[in-house]
Amino acid sequence: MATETALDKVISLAKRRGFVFQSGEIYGGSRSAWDYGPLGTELKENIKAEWWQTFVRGRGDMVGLDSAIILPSAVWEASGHVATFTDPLVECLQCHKRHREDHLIEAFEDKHGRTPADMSEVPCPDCGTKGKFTEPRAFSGLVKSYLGVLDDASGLHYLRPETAQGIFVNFNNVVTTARKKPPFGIGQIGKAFRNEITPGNFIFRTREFEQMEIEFFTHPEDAGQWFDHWVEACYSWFTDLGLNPDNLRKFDVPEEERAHYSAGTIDLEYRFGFQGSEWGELMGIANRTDYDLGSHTKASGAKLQYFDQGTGERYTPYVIEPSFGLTRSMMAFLVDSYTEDEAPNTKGGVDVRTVLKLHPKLAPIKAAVLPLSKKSELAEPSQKLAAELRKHWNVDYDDAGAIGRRYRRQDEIGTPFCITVDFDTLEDQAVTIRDRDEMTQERVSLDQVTSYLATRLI
RNA sequence: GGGGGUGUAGCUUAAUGGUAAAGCCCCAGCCUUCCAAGCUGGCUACGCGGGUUCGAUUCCCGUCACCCCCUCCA
Repeated sequence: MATETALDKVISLAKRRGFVFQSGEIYGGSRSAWDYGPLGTELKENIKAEWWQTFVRGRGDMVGLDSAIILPSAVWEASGHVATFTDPLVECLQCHKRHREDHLIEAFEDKHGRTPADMSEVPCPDCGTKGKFTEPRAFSGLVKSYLGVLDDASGLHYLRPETAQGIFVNFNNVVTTARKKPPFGIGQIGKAFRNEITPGNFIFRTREFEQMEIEFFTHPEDAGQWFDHWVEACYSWFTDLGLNPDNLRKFDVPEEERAHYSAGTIDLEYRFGFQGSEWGELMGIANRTDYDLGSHTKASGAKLQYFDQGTGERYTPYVIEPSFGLTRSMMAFLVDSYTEDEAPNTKGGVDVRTVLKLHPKLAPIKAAVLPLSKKSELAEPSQKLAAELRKHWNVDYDDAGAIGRRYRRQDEIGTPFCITVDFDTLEDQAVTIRDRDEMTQERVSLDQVTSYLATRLI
């Protein structure tokens, strides 16, 4: 229950302070997507930058890619998405529950050992009523668009439901131009689109979302060890950025629940505290085998294979795919860092203090410059300091209201350091730097502020 | 798409068949030498469209949005 309340508070804070806005709010809003406000944009960009550094630039066996959202329809036919993302659904006229028609038929076959003559024989699994179903309707998970000026089927295209396929179809291009040989991987960050039947849970499930994906190509014999490597690397990425391991777990996805391409999947789940199921999927690491390169090779005729000069072996690499939900990760970092503690007030008591204990690398604002008074003799050195710090970081400047209130405002959005310029500054050329988590203060010479922050914002 | 619920300011609430109040937040000014202080002032709302009515935020109908459940998934 406590985490559930925390989730509500985080959502409220995110809207109130400009992390996330409802998309199209002035027209009533849409839950298909969300807009990211000034602080949310910074946080999201920081997460992307950390990911890119850790998994792409920071590794010799990885390169980056930015492929198109709109690809030829043939890509999605070859990948299996057109077939498997389209499910015929029927609705029971009695209890109005919806079911996949093929699942109902399979269940009937399992029970009776024969195929039903027609749907009139098939009972509803919920209410038991036989044969009272609507006509099957196709529910496609793919978002469609029509390209070209003729608004007809000849222009039908799909927005990508995952960034992965853009990587697979560029396999040969990257191998040749980046001169990479397995084991190596390609990373990509970008938007993807899926027609979720029911979007919801804030930014957790949306129709437009952002992924950070890696397709790691390896010799089939080494796929298992690379799979294990990536599970650990992904887990560590989250915990290194401060995510509480108690709220992060690995879930071995059973075969019947895996995606059509997967021979093995481990999901990393975070304890969001949703109603119903507490845990929500942050990302998945899947062994896609040679499914994708094989499918595209067959469909396109291009040989998406690797020829090993040393052994003389030609093979289709296996793919280990760590696929992160960027917006889900952002939500997890927000929920995980949300803290309430106590802070003294001027009346001699204590108040509840809201703090986002975000890792300094993720914090949207790294430091705030707070002149103790609005008087011009303090404003001038304060502005100068802020301008200097902005050469390196996103820095806020706030001279409105009592100093305690300004500290709270920064705590609430996770700013690691507040720098107070007071009247002594004019004499000793030093400022007070306050730590977000400990609320301790330290006097630091003006010419040392940049290096002070630099050693702590890592 | 079906079932259930909810719509008054950024948030939490109030009142009313005669166009709406308060607290918090926010903004401006005063004050203020380090943890949401005080004083003065200010911005901001009846989701939308019809109907009934002299008059609708209130009653009725429709619609839209959001929440929960069914389903899907990063």
